Amino acid sequence: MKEMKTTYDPKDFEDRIYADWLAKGSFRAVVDPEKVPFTVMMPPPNITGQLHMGHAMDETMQDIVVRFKRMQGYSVLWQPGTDHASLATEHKIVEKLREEGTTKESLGREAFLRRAWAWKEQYGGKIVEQLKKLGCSCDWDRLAFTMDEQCSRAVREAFFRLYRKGLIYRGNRIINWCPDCKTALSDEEVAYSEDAGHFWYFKYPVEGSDGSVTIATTRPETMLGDTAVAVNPKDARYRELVGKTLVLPIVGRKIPVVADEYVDMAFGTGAVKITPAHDPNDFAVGLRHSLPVIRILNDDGTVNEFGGKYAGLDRYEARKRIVAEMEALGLLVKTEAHTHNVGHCHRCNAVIEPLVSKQWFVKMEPLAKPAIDAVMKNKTKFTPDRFAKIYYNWLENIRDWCISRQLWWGHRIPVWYCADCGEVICEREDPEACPVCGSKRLEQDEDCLDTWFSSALWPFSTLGWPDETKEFGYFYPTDVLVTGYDIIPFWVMRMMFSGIEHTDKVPFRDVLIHGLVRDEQGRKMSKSLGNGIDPLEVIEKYGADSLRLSLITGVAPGNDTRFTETKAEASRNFINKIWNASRFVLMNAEGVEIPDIRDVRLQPADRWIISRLQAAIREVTLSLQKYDLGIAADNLIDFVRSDFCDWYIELSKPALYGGDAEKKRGTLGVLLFVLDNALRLLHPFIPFVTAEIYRCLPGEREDIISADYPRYNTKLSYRKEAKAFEGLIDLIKTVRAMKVSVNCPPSKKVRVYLVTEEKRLVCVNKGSVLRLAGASEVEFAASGAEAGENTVSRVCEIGHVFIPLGELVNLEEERARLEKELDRVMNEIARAGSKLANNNFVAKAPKKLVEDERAKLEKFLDMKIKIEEQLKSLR
RNA sequence: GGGGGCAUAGCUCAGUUGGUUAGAGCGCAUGCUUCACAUGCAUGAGGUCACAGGUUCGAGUCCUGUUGUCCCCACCA
Repeated sequence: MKEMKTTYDPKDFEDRIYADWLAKGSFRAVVDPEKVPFTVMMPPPNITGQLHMGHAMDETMQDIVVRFKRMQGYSVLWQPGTDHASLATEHKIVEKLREEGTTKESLGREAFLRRAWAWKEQYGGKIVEQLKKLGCSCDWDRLAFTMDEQCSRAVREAFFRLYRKGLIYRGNRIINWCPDCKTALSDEEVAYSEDAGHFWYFKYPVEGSDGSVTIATTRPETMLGDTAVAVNPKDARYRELVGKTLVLPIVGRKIPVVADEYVDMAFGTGAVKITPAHDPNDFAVGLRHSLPVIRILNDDGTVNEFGGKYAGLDRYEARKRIVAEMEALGLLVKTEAHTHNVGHCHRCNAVIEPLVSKQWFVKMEPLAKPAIDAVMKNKTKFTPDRFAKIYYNWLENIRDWCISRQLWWGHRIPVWYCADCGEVICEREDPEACPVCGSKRLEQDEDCLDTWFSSALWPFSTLGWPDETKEFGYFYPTDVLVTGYDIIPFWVMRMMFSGIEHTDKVPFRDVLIHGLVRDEQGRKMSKSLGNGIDPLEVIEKYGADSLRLSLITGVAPGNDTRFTETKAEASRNFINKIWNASRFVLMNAEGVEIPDIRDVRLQPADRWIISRLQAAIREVTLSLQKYDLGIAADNLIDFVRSDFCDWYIELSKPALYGGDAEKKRGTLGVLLFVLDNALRLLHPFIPFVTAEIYRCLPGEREDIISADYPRYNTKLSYRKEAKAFEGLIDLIKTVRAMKVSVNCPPSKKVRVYLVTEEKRLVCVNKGSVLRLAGASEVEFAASGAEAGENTVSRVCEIGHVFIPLGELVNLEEERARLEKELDRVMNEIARAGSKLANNNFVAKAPKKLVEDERAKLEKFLDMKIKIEEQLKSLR
């Protein structure tokens, strides 16, 4: 038998055990036709990322499910990997180049990519090491990367197929442009916030008259690109104006006044400047009225040549000067403070400019519909199911997905243009000549794909798709995807439609959604606030097991949760308890030949704890199957702490310290049986400490990671006896409470008189009662009179307890307590009585419930009499 | 404008298809250096389950409304 150290210190073994698992290949996924597969795809963290609390929770949840299933005998694949995070990574490297005083342009594409790869090699693996600290049991041999050869091939194939089907197209449309990152973004990558701004009212003169029309704008600089002013056709104020021509101030361009339903008469002045190149609504108006589209901004957010004298100025500098000039021209009517929603780049937070640009798009409507249907038809299920609604909401209102990014780090768009005839070429293989004119002067599209284009293929690209590999055939579709609700639009949705489109199957059967991990005050953990708690620091201080447990207990699926160090501490304390309980069992088991519980004459306490164990097994297993991880953990903690440690271990002491060797062996058999089961039940939640203890248990046993998850066994559920035994526990609790209520010190043993019909139960467990209740003797009595004149008494489940009072008694307190107790009992009698008096209840409620209620009523009536007697005797 | 979450003990939160006397952790009070554990043990105080209706024999749980609060989406220039 291996020795356990006296104190629980996770540092002693967490790293060692993980290394051991790696060495033994315990996480390796195997295509085994004999077994049922179970597959989980890890959401690939960004190579730029550091492990944060959100990851820690996400990965912990996955690891729990995965370990549970592995122990249940499934052939488990937990596929790990990392994401190239095109924008984030490129941003980081550009930043570094800037520090070095250079730019990506001066470096050139090739050199830049070499640097990016080098960066990835150096830092991209960091988060992987952090995941290992957490205990993640994924198959690291299969570690994938969204830009590795396999995933890139899948991207190429997916793009090709979509292009061929006409679902990918290139077009000039309004997109979200980040002037800092200098790239287009998808709608999902723009975060809106209420920003304080201004409303400027400008006069635009009517050509050939003294009249003018006043418009309001929040972005004055865009006037440089105005090509019309629009009013509502129903607006009587402007009826005369429609069709007239205005002279755009500063620029001098002649622009028409058009009538369009889009204009809200009640807002602003009812006249709207139209800038088709820089506003999605204006763009639509422009299309309807065939207006010119004049883009006035460069990619970096400066004004371009269409801005005349403002060319070259930053957009905000231009704004300032234009307002000043309008004022000088006497065309500024007024300025109002105005807060409005402004879009920001979710990566760098720069204000987004909507602008017209030629980009690649995925046509969403034909893809969204089957993705909606799949969830409607329950092919994929959300847990909790309310997130299905959010998913529908997104897909039903989805617009085409802008997938091109003006970046270098990523999957280059697999499209070539013929320099001679202009043919656009998209093939599976890189083309060598133009299929139309035969020219060899082909230029590949400069842009990259949105990172999420490759993430969308993750569930099958990692398994070898488009090849029919044996992994793909065996592990796909995957079983459950675990991720946060904030990722639904970016990823879940896109994996769904991509999976259905490319593989004809939903990529996963379940989606387990969790919330955000917030700080102590409920704020989002963020870099800018500096309120993030580093999971690695928590691991350092309390161990990975404690961190894991603290992240899932008391958390309901899909809800946000707060992380506080107190939680980690509470978890550590609980784990410490398991540690010490195990030590207790092992110390006593030393040198003893431990029998199988099937060969043991089980005592009532044994049957009770074994039954409680069965109940725990059943509840935990059911909860885990429903992904109620928090409930499962709570049940388990409750069982281990309360039933096993507080009660059974204490109950076992008389036998262990008594002289009956056979009894001692039997008790040790049960102790070890329950401990063994408890460790296996706990292993998915706190893998390290359970593994460390498990290997110290006597006997030949395999590593806990591959041990069987305990199964509920009806034969080991002695329900009646277990229930009866609860009566004994109640007796002990009652005596303890009585002693406290009369200020009797715990060390002072009291003589207990008991009126009961459960004499046998009490006799068999007399040692335990004496020890746990702090009694010197338990006497059976026919009535309280045998206890003498001056007694305190209480009703418990199995009878009536009397304790003779010494001088210690506090009569007043006892009387007050009894009166309060009587009050409660009277309430219960009234409640149960009225329930039973209700014919409807008796007729309609389940029989068992009615019977229970009757029994209760009887019990309370009995208690009432006894309490009244007691009160009388106290007078 | 649309959608969603939350409101339960002093604090943070659980509460599985409606059904025992509504739970946990932390905190608090009192008492314990009992030979696994003071990272502990025992006992206890503390809740009109936001409010108002409704469905039901029965509602913390289901329905409707109200209030407060948080989030997501859309957006009037």
